[in-house]
Amino acid sequence: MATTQPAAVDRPPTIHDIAALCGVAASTVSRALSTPDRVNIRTRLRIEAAAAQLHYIPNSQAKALSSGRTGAVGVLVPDITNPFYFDLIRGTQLQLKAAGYTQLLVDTEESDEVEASTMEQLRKSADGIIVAASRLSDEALLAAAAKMPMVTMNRDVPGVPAVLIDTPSATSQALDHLISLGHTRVAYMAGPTTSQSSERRWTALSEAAEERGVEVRRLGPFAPKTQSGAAAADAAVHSGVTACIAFNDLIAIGMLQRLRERGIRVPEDMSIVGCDDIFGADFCNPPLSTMASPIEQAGRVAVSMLLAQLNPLAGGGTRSRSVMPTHLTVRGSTGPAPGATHAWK
Amino acid sequence: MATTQPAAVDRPPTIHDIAALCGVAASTVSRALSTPDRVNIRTRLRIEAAAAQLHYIPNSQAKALSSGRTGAVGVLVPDITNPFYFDLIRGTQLQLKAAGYTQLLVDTEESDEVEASTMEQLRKSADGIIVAASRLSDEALLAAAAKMPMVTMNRDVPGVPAVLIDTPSATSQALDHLISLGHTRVAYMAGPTTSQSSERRWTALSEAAEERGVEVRRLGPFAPKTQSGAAAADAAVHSGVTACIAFNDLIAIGMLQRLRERGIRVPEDMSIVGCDDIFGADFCNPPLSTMASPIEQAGRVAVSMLLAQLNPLAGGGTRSRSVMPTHLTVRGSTGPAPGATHAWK
DNA sequence: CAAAGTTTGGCAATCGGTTGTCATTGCCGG
DNA sequence: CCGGCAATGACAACCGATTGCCAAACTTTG
Repeated sequence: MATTQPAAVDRPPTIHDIAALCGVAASTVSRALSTPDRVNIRTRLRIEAAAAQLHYIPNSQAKALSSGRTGAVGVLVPDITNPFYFDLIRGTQLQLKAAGYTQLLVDTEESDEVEASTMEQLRKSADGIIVAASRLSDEALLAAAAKMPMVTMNRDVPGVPAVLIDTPSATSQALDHLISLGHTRVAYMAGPTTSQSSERRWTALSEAAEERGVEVRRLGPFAPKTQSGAAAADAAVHSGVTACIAFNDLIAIGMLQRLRERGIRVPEDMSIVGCDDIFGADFCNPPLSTMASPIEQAGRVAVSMLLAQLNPLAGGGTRSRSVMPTHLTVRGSTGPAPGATHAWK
Repeated sequence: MATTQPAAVDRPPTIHDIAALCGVAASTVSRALSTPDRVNIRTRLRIEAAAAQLHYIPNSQAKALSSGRTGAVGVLVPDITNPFYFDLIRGTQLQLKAAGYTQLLVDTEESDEVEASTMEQLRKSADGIIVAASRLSDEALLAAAAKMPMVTMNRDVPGVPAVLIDTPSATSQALDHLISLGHTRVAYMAGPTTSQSSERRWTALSEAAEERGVEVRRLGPFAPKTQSGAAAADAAVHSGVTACIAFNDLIAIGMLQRLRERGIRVPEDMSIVGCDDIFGADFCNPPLSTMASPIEQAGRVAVSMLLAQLNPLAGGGTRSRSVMPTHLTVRGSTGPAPGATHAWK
C-alpha cells in the first residue's frame, strides 16, 4: 500500500504525517497530544505510538503562532560578565527548564535603550520576562509590565511583581560590624546612579549611620566593574575614611587590587566590605568580607512568581513581592580600625 | 470614515493593518519591508510611514514559520557558572546582535543527554548552533552537524567547523617555563575524561615532556570546579611533584585554596599553572600563572563562521577551522623549584 | 503606434499547529 | 423502542507572515 508506507521524506514529521499514519484528522492528533481527555483512549494510544515511531517533535514556532503562547521566558541582565548574574541565571534556567520553558537570555549592556527595545522584541516571542536590575524609569517599567507578564529583580516599582534582595538591612549589619571594630569614618562607594539597588543601600546605610552616630560619606558613582575599583580606592584613601562599604564585590575587589599596588594594607590600614558574595570573593587577597544572599534561589523564586502569573489556574496565591534574606559574611578584608583600642582592653 | 481610522484595537499591528491603511495587499507590505527593490519606491515609502506610525513590529514566530528561518542561534555551554564561558557568551552575543540574530543560551549541565535533546529541540527554533566543549561522541556530533549548521568550540571533529583554542601549544610554553625554574617532576591535573580539550592538552604535554626529558604524570580526572581543587591539591602533594599544570583555572584556584589550608606555600613549595585566564585568576592569592587566550574573540569568530554557513551568498570563503593563539601569562603562582640551583649561579 | 519587455503588486497557497463548530456515534433512562 | 445527552472526531478557519504565479500597468524599442 503506497499510502501506508512510513514517511518517505526526510523532513521532520508533522501532525499531518501522524494523522495520515493513523487514518484520522490532524486536529484529532493535535487534541490527542495536548488535550488527551477529549479523545478516545484507544485512538490516543494509536496516535501516541505513531508519534513515537516517527520521532515526532512539535514545532514550537507553529505552536506559538496559533496558540499565542511561546513557552519561552526572557531574562534580561545588564551585564552577563558580571559574576553576580551567574547564579541568578542558573537559578532561572533550572527552574524554567523544570517547568518546560525555554530561557531567552539577553545582555542589555547596562543600557535603558537596549533594554526597552529588547522588551519590545520579546513581546511576541516570550510569554513573560524577568528583568534584573532594570535601568528603566518606573513609568517605563510599569508600562512594559502592563503589556506582558513581568517580574523584576532588585527593582521595587509598585504594581510590578518583584524579587528583592534585602541588602539594605545587610548594610546596617555591615556598619555594625565596622563600628564594633572601632571604625567611625566610613565611606559608601556608590554604584551607577541609575541603579535603584545602589540608592536603596545608600538610604539604608545613611539612616543606620545617623542612628548610630557615625559618619558615612558617599563617594562615586562607580561602574560595577573591577576596573572602577582603582578610582574608588583612590577616592577612599583621599577622603580619609578607615573603612568602605562598596556597592558590590566587583568594585570591592578592584579596590583591593589598587590598595595593594599603592602599598596600603587591608585590613590594617583600610577595611573593605563588598556586596553579593560573588565568585572570587572567597579567594581574593585578602578574602572579602561581603553581604551574601541566596542568589540562585532568588532566580528560582522569580521564575515561580512569573509562572504563577502565566498560569493563574494553579493554586498558590500570587505573591507580588518576595524578599531574599542577606547576611554579612566576614572574611579577611575587615579588621580593627587603625589605632583603635579594643573596648574590652 | 470608519474604515480609515487607525487600528482601533489594542492588539499589536500586523502587516494587514498596514495594508489596510495603505490600501494595498498584505503581500505588498511584506515585500516592501523585506524586498524593497521589488516594490515601487513611492508605495514603499507610504508603507514604511504607515509601519512607523503603527509602531509595527514583525512577528518573529510567523516569520519563522513561513520562511523557515528563525533568526536565532543556539549557544550551548556545559556550565553557565564557569567563568570561562562569560567572555565566550559575551562574544557570541555581541556578534550575533550585530548581525541581527538572537542568542538562545542553554546550559547543558555537562550532560550529553541534555545536550542531545537540546539540539533536537533547537532544530526547529534556531538556524544554527554553536556548541562549546561538547560532551557528545564524534559520531553524534557529526550526525547533528548534518542536520543543522553548527560550529564547535574546542572540539575537533573532522567535517564539523570548529574554533579551537591552541592550548596544546601553550602547555609546552608552560612546561618550558617550569623547566626554566628548575622543576623536573610535573603533574597534569586532568579535566573530565569526556573533554577532548583535556585529552589534547595531555597529549601535547606528554610529548613535550618526552622531548625535553622531564617527567610528567597525569592525575585525575577532576571536575572543572574549584571544589575539585582540594582533591587535586592532595593528589599533587602525595605524588611528590613540585609543579602542576591544571586543566583549567577553576581547578588551579581550588588547589591554591587547599594548599594554603594545608600550609603548603605557593610557589615556594609548589608551583601551579592554570588555563584560560578566567575572571579571578589575576586577583587570587597568589595571582595565578595561566595560559591565556582571546576568548571573547573566539566567540565572535565562531559566530562569523556560523553565519558564513547560513548565508553562503556573502563573500569570504568559509573557513572550517580557526585556531586562537594562546600564550602563557606568568604571575605569582610559579617560582623556582624547591632546592633548585639557578643555572647561572 | 504597436509589439515586446519590464515592473509592479494582488491573489492564494503554504508553513504547522490550535480551536470553534458541528455531525455522528453510542449509551442512558423513560 | 425512542428521545436526550455526552463523548468523539472531522472540517475548516485562523495565527502572521512568505512566496510563486500571474495579470495589469508601464516603459522601451522597431
